[in-house]
Amino acid sequence: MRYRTDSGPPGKHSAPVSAQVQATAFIAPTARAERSQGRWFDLDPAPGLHPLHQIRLDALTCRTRNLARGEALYRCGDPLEWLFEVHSGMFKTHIASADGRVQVAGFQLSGEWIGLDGIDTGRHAVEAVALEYAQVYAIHYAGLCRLLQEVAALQRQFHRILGREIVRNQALMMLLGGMCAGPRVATFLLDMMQRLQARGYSSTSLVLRMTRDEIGSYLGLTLETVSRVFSRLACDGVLEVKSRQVGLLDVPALRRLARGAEGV
Amino acid sequence: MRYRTDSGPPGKHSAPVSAQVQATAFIAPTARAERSQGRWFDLDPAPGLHPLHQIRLDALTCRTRNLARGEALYRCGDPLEWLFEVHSGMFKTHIASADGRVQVAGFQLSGEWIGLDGIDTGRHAVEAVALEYAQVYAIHYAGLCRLLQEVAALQRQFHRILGREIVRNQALMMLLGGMCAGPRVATFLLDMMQRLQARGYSSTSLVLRMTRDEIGSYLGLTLETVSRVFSRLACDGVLEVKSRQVGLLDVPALRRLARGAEGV
DNA sequence: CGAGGTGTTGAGATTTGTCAACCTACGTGG
DNA sequence: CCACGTAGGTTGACAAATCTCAACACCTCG
Repeated sequence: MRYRTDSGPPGKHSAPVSAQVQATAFIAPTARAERSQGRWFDLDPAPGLHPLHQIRLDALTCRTRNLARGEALYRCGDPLEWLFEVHSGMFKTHIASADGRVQVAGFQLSGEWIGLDGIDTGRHAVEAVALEYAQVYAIHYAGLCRLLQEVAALQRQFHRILGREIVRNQALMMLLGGMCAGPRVATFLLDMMQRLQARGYSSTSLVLRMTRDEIGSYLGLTLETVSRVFSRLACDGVLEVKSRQVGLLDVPALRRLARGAEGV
Repeated sequence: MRYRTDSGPPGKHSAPVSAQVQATAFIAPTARAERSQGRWFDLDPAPGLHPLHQIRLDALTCRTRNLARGEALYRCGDPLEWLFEVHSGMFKTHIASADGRVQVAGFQLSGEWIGLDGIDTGRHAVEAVALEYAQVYAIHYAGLCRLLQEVAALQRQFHRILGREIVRNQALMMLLGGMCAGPRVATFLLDMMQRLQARGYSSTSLVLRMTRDEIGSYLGLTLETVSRVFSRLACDGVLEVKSRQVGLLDVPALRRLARGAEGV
């Protein structure tokens, strides 16, 4: 496992553990010292990658894009040409339904991939927007496919990225289909905490980059309900909420709430 | 596009159309006359597959499994060794949460793949159960990976299968997060109808292989609510419900209900 | 013919959504 | 430097939807 030396707090990328809440993308971004923005697949758990292929992957990363807050990486219907790996910043993906309603489909942190929604039809099914200043690596999809063709280990890794997305969405479906407001918010917070923690941030406090409305949309709740759950948990001494700054005072209680599905 | 000559009603596999509701797996099962259970990837939309590779894929399909109603194809935690393609019958996949609650994650029809949930961790995240007598092709995952390595067109196809699963789940999240009971059930029925229709069944009537409880679990509703929506739609002349036999009397109205998200 | 699984329907309880008011923080421009 | 406007957040009261609990009908299968 390699260590990040770029932006953000120092910390190592660790493989996710929880079955319910997945965290870091298996393939994590790394910065090769400071000399370049060279990248490669982190293949510790599936060794055998020849340095040559690292170079090849670097070559695929033709572009590094910087996005301002609110800027879209791509929109629904755009043809799939690039896959993106978040280098810094946080993203949201959202879908617009037929009747104009918009719903958040997910939030992406550094190391996670964006654009997989376009693989099926060749056109993106969702829109990806930066929630703050962000940087991504753009990986040419066709080129990636050619490279996967050559390197079995890479192919397997890419399958796992796709497979993870599938399992992740299933876990979210479970959340949306079977739990009430309290557990949903609790699960969301624990998920965020774990993903941020895996990136070297504090394990007891986090800064939400999205609005209550976006959280609610993601969780299938209204912004008012999200706000109320936050307030309730703050009253109970489980959270410390200051707008988007959230402190987790009682993680075990949060876990109980998330798992038990009881209570609000 | 090839035609089915095996069990079930005759009809051709057509590519799905709706953005909201995906149907047939892009790679469809086909029976090579009656002489053998040989199979191959149906690559009409992405031609270039050499007959040799068809043979290779046949060789991968080492086993054909028959399952009785209620029998499990695999369980949570089982190591991923095979991917399955449904040949006949219907399956459900479900997850058990920490507190013992069980939730249906999806229903699979002929031509669709089962087992993709195990690609990420190497162990299955859900359990797959036959809802009726069913037959599946078992495809050895490691062998498939080797084959994908050789044939670029196959690799692309496999990516699309995975990508479709991702988009599919996102559409379901949208359903669960933003719509009330009526639209959920309507969308479910339209989805089922389209998928069955693509397999050559009637476009106006369908036989549900699952209980109200399972439908409710899938849609994030209770079985009573599902039953009530069925009854209401029957009263309104939109459906004709006889237990699991459902006739779609007014598809446009069903579509309005599913899209508009208004009403019950 | 009885038992158990499944489906329907009703009444009441509970949760969440809706609407509205108000507050806070932040950025802009005078 | 301050006023102001806007976006975001909180809280309350009420309405609407779903869930829960319960009773009963239906059907299949032994």
